[in-house]
Amino acid sequence: MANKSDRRGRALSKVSIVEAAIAILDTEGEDALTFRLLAARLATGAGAIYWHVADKGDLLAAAVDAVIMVPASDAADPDEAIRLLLLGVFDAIEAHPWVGTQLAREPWQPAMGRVFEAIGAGLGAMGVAETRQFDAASALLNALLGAAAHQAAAARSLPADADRATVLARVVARWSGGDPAAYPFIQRMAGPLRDHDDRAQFLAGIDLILTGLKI
Amino acid sequence: MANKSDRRGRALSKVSIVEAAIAILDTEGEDALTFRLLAARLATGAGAIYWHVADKGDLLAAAVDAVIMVPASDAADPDEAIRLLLLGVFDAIEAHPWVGTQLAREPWQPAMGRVFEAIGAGLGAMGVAETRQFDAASALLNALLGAAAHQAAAARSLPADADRATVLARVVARWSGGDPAAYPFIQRMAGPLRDHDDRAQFLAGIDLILTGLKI
DNA sequence: ACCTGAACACCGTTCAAGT
DNA sequence: ACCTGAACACCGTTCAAGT
Repeated sequence: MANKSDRRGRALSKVSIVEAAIAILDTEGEDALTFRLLAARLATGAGAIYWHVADKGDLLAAAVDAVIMVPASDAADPDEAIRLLLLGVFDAIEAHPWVGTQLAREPWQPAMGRVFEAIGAGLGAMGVAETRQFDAASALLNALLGAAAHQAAAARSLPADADRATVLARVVARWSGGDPAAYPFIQRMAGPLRDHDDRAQFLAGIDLILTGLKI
Repeated sequence: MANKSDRRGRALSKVSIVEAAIAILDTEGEDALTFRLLAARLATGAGAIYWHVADKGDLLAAAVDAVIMVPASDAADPDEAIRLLLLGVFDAIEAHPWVGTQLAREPWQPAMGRVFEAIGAGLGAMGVAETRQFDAASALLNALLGAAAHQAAAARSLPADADRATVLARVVARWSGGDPAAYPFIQRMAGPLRDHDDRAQFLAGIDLILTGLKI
């Protein structure tokens, strides 16, 4: 049953394995990715995958690397270049929430190196002083990492009951820990929390940092 | 062998279970925490733990909650109150790196609610406009989440070879992905990366946001 | 009410054996 | 060189049986 013709001539390779893994991650979720299911989808044995991939960490890193790309920016405004760069990664995470989990777990992935490098180029173009560039770049990276973790967590808790409003209501409830009166700020923010746009909010955070850099 | 006297009269309770879990997490690391080891340490059966704790997620959440505390601030300067608050959490994560992993994975923990509330109070005291408070609070929370993920990852990759310098050299190598010439910014930052203080850098990131808020 | 510990249903990973 | 699939060494969780 599991022979090469089932694979329709596509030879097993790291690329094809990573493609299949991404398909599972996107459609079935993070927990669904097992070597057994992956092997079944590829019509091969579980052990065969280990010929092309070192272990699950390697597989996940390759999947992230395939999904995060950092296009060369042609924005005239260097601020805008950084914004576009970070929004691009943000959008990739929105499309593939499991990337957020992975980046938060393993920030030293090659993909993050590309982002860090591009941020650095943008900061140079902005004219940020050399001595501040490292702090600035890591502040921007932290903002991205935080948003990534946030998005991945949201995606994990959404499938349970698809309704966004009730999920957010539960966030307020969990955060308030059964004593709403003790959390006036959170109560006050329940409205904005319900209505806000994650992407716009992420951008607002980036803008705060970019503004701070101008002082 | 596993009877109550081995437990020295300490009745099994959620508190004692969480204490034992924290001890394991702190000394043996995140991967070492299993229900089997925990049961052995508590001189009981694995199943007994489930009488007091819903599942592993519940256990981890309780452990985080026990370790993250948000003291009421008495700083005169509201900026300073926010700084101290965030640094307090940062220090807790430094002392217990597994908290970073957990917060990044589950940002809707009660502990994060307390942090968010305290940030909100500080922003109010700073006189930040109502309409910006939500964006500002989540930017600060993202910065904390990003630093938490960063620290947890650092702690995970350090034990392998205790030397900090070689670990950081490897970060530069991994980020540069075998082609240093393509990553001039990262090469230029190799020095600062080696010499930097995580805590100071985190604070610099927070200050960028706080500065941005004043414009 | 609380505890015991074997059993269940999984994992990632390895490895002798095949082609 | 590459693949197969059973086997190994684990997990979290459940549950009949005890006290």
